[in-house]
Amino acid sequence: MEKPLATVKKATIYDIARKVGTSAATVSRVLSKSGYPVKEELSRKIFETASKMNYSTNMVGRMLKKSESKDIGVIIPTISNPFYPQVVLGIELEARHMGFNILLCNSFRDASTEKKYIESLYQKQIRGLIISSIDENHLFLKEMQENGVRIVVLDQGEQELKCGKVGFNYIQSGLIAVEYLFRMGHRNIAFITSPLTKRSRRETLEGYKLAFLKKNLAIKEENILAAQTEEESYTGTYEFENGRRLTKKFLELRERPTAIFAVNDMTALGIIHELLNNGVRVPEDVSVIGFDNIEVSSMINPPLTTVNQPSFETGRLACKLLLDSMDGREAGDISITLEPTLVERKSVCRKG
Amino acid sequence: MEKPLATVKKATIYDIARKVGTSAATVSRVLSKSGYPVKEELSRKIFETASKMNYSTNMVGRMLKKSESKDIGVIIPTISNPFYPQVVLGIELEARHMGFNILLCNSFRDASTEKKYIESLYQKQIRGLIISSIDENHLFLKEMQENGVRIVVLDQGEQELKCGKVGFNYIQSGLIAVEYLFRMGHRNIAFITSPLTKRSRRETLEGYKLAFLKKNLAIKEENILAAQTEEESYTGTYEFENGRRLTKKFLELRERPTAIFAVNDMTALGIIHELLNNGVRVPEDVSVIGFDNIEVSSMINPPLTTVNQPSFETGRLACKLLLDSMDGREAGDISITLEPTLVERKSVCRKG
DNA sequence: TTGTATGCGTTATCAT
DNA sequence: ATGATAACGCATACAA
Repeated sequence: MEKPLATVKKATIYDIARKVGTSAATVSRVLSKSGYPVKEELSRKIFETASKMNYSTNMVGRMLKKSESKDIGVIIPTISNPFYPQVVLGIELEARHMGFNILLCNSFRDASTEKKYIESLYQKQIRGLIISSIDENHLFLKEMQENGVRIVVLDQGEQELKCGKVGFNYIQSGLIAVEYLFRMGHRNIAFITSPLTKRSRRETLEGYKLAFLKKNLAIKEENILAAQTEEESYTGTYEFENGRRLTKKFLELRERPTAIFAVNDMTALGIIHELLNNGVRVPEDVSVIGFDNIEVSSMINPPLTTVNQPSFETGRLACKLLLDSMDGREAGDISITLEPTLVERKSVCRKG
Repeated sequence: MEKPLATVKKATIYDIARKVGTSAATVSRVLSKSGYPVKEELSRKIFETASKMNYSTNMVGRMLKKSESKDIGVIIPTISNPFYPQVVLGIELEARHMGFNILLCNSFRDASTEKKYIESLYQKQIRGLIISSIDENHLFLKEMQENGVRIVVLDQGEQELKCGKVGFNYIQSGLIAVEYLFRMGHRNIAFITSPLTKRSRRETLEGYKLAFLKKNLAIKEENILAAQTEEESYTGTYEFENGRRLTKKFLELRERPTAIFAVNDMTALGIIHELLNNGVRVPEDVSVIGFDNIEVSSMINPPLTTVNQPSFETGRLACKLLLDSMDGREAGDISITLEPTLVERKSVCRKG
């Protein structure tokens, strides 16, 4: 009961060879399905004995010998933000389809953790890396690249590394969100956001402003409510709370806007929550539009009108790009930008 | 532009040894921080050259030699169900703390996918496995175990494998949920659930029934609304939709219950959604209590009263159990059952 | 068609 | 304190 496992030694191809009365080379050729010609009868016997001996390939041995792995690393900020699991699923689907496995890591938007994971993955001889990074780790990534590791960056904007890139058109997202509100008759529109420390947020704001510019409408600076405190924002809870907090400010605005554009869905949830708490009806009194289109957005009341950011597709494309660049079927430095689409639900209504 | 990477050969300890004018053995001793005595001066020079040559340990080589890895496999149904990322985070926290990395896999509740992943992880020489399985894979898992792989199963109930176990007290969960509704004055209480194909769901129902029994109240079978169709339930969307669907049935009940106990939070969201859609107020007309306490439950209106299932803690404990059993600091077959707690929010009110 | 021998990068044993 | 060498498990070039 104390030492329940006697750690039986695992069978190797040598053990099988001995048992069958052949050489390890032949066993390897059969078991690795190399296609190398081996007598039907012998082959059968090898398979049989392998199974009888509970043989299981030692991938470490194989990897060392072939010095090529079937692993690709994936580094995301956090699995807790409901956006990323979808991305990961897209990656995994594509990867598994091509016989690759993924090694998933959460960087928690922490530069040192991120670096540690990059290094660790590199040491594990990954063949490719898909990363949604915060740190501009050119140096190290570049070195990996020179050693044959393909890299695709997610959502990275100003990245000088020459590698695959999959990103979003945030400006366009801001634009179509606000233009939709315009079409619904709104003119006085607030923008509520987490700190403008990320390019994505800044660009979304740009899109917001661009919409006003295109319509020759003045932008009221007091309508732009951005958090100042740079708190950790990986749990969704922060975004939600931030939405609530800024909504309190929103409610104090002298000329209360008739609509709010939230920097992401989680923030929008917080906004709606606080609005409702204060007896402000959504969308009758104030319309709210979000950004991301996470799953729960369709589950709340009212179902959230939002801008879709195709998370699953992002993962799929990123992985496809990576794998294609491995066979040389594609250059390794292609940029893909995904375009947003509007998802009309019930949280926005015509003004008045 | 076509072939951007000339795949520079990576430096090995031999390369460094040559450069420094020493042996590979010494380089290994220094770089692996073995603690083996090496002249300060030489050691310094080795570190220096290693860094200059961009040396990076080849873990595959090391693993093969030492035949022990620092990896533990984790298999969950799906990363898309918001419950699991929290579990994984708990595991990762604990693992990283001990210098272990996790290899995450989504089985999608598919027995064959699950098996493939188990096998693949085994081949990668993982040191331990944490698995929330559907299939009773005793056979294979047992074999792994005999070869030294420690195993902890999550939420598995009737599992005859002798290994670590972390589970929940579902009966108790059902019990405290219903008893809370009793305390709030409710007597006519519905139970809405996904198909009763999982032990967890059946036991939750048991708890529901037990509560009535203890109070000598009759159970009305028509108040137990269970889905029949066994659909895939890994996206959360299914649970939500199922909640909506069964709520339609609920609304047709002759003597409409004053409260609903949902088998999980996602289902509760669907229930509330549908109730509200039909002009039924929550909690004024019908109270709703959920189970899981996923993050979004606090974000909806009304914030969901629910039974907390400590997801993060589950992961942490499972991993701790696993690691402890590796050093022999613990037996490998300990069972831990986590107890539920009530989370009072706003979706339940006093009857009448 | 099969077998022998070598090496992948590392660590550990044994000399020195 | 350091070095030569074998071994981990596998795949492959070469020989037979």
